[in-house]
Amino acid sequence: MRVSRLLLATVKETPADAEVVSHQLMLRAGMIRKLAAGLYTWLPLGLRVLRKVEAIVREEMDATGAQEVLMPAVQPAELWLESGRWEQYGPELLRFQDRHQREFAFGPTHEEIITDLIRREIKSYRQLPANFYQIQTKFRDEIRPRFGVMRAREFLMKDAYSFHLDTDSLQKTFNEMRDTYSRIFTRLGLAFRPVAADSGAIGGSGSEEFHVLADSGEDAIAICNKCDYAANVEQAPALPPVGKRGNDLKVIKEVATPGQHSIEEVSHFLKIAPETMVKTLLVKGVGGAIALILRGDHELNIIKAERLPEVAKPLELITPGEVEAAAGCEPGSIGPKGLDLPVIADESAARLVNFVCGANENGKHLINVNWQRDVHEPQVADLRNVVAGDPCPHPQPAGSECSGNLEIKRGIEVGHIFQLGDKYSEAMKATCLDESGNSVIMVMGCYGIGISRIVAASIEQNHDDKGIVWPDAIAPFQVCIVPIGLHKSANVAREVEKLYDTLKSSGVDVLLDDRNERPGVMFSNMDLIGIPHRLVVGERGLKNSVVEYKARRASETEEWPLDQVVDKLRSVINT
RNA sequence: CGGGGCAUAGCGCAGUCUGGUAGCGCGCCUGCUUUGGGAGCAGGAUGUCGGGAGUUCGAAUCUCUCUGCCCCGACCA
Repeated sequence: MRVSRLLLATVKETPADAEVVSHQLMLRAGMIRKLAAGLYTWLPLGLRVLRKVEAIVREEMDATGAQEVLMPAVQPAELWLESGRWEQYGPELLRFQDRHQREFAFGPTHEEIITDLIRREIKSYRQLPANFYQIQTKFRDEIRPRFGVMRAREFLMKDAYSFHLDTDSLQKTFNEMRDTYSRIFTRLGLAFRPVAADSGAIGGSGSEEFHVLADSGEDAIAICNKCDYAANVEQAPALPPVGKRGNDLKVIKEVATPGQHSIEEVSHFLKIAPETMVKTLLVKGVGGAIALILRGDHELNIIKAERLPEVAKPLELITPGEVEAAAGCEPGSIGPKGLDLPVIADESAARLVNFVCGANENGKHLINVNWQRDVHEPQVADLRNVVAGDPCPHPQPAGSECSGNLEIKRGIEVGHIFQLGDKYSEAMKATCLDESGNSVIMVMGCYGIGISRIVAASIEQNHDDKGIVWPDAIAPFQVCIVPIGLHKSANVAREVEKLYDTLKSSGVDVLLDDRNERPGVMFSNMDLIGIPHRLVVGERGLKNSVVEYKARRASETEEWPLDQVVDKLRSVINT
């Protein structure tokens, strides 16, 4: 490709409304343009990258024996009513009517469609297991699209769905997909981590996310500093601090805390660390309000709380009026002492001695409160999100204890694999006959990769102050030729054209900057769009029959004999 | 959904408070010079001032309204 024939829409200034570096660079490099909130046009340069990511994913999926299909983006409501998700899915599902007032949705995912297909087409266990995938545009009407294509409403996704006679077979395919995903992300040149996860709205049991580690990531991940444990922060079990509860009990005191409500306010007002305070949250229980108690510096984990049989689902705080009736004070002054409600405490809160809590009287808190002496020993449960420094929950094979601590890092979710079980096949009656001729409900797995998000995630990991630094595997062009004096020197023009043709016919993805621009413009443009290998051809080098080579990542240039360029490039390009 | 902000040339912005003939930078076009890290000089083109309604002799500017976009928040205990 010649730059003169390419829409090279680079921008000098950093766009004002792009917050993360990948979004800024994708706009500056002319890869994407915004059409509306969460909707982006892919320009030629960006699309080349997207297609390369897609090709790698397709190759690896094909290699595992998965079959590619293409399902409609527009889906009839009937199937979603059948699975129960028409009501469940909420406003993220974009719904509309056709001219006959029939309800449709733009697919955010395709479980219903594939299940409908397979229940019609697969009749026998002999056809199982089977894995189908597609690479297709999805739409999710996100509350707040942001960060460019990282969290767009319309995006490109690879989604795969596997069907099995039993869970053993599902487990086998699930493991294969985990390996396939690791191969894909490795080939894409990403630093990634498989992470134990919650299955969320898609449903099912076992689920693992693949995260690209980056400070701009929207998800918090707990990672052990010793073993390979990694889990979504919401999913990781929170272990109490090691050691026994102290027994040096001090005299309980009441202190005035006028107008101080939040932990932060009270902590600041009393000059007491939040770690020695407890917060008491009154939530709706199955038989009236119940109190959940957390250490002041910890956060309630809604998913964990909803797992408790005593808690009403979905988790809801009771209103300030109900708090007044139950505790006799405003929400900011509740405490467990004298509270006539069932109390469930997080393990860390249950281990505190001489703690601070609300006095159940407006503007008053209690100091040196102790379990057992002042308050009944509470029921104990894991209620909180893990924080940095928590002990690793070491889900290791028995006998191999992990003594590590958790770190909290940010990640971008680029892949997610689920064991769906029979959630959809049961609801939609997807059955087949087993060896004995019995009709059995098929077991399903599903496996997603955010193709367009990967492009942004890769930039988050591969950039410098000059622009993008593409890994060879997904660069829009592998090599660029920057001529010096192309429009002045017949000699340069001749050699450049020869080199360009040779590289093209050798199958190298090459971009020739044939514009009549100053060298500085060409250098900075090529750096910005991240071409990993650069050849500079000018009179100076041609005198000695050499061209200059520079890797985008390198700080130094090399001189290559003109007649060895193709071979040397082959040895340097890594795909 | 709650709060805050923005909308003026292709892009980034000033002008709005205090109403009086539409500005700057970048980009774009032409010419000359320049040519190893986003050039210099000279000349030039480009605006329903987001839409609608109103006040006024006169509205980018004041009032009402609609639309679009951006940011923050959504565990106060």
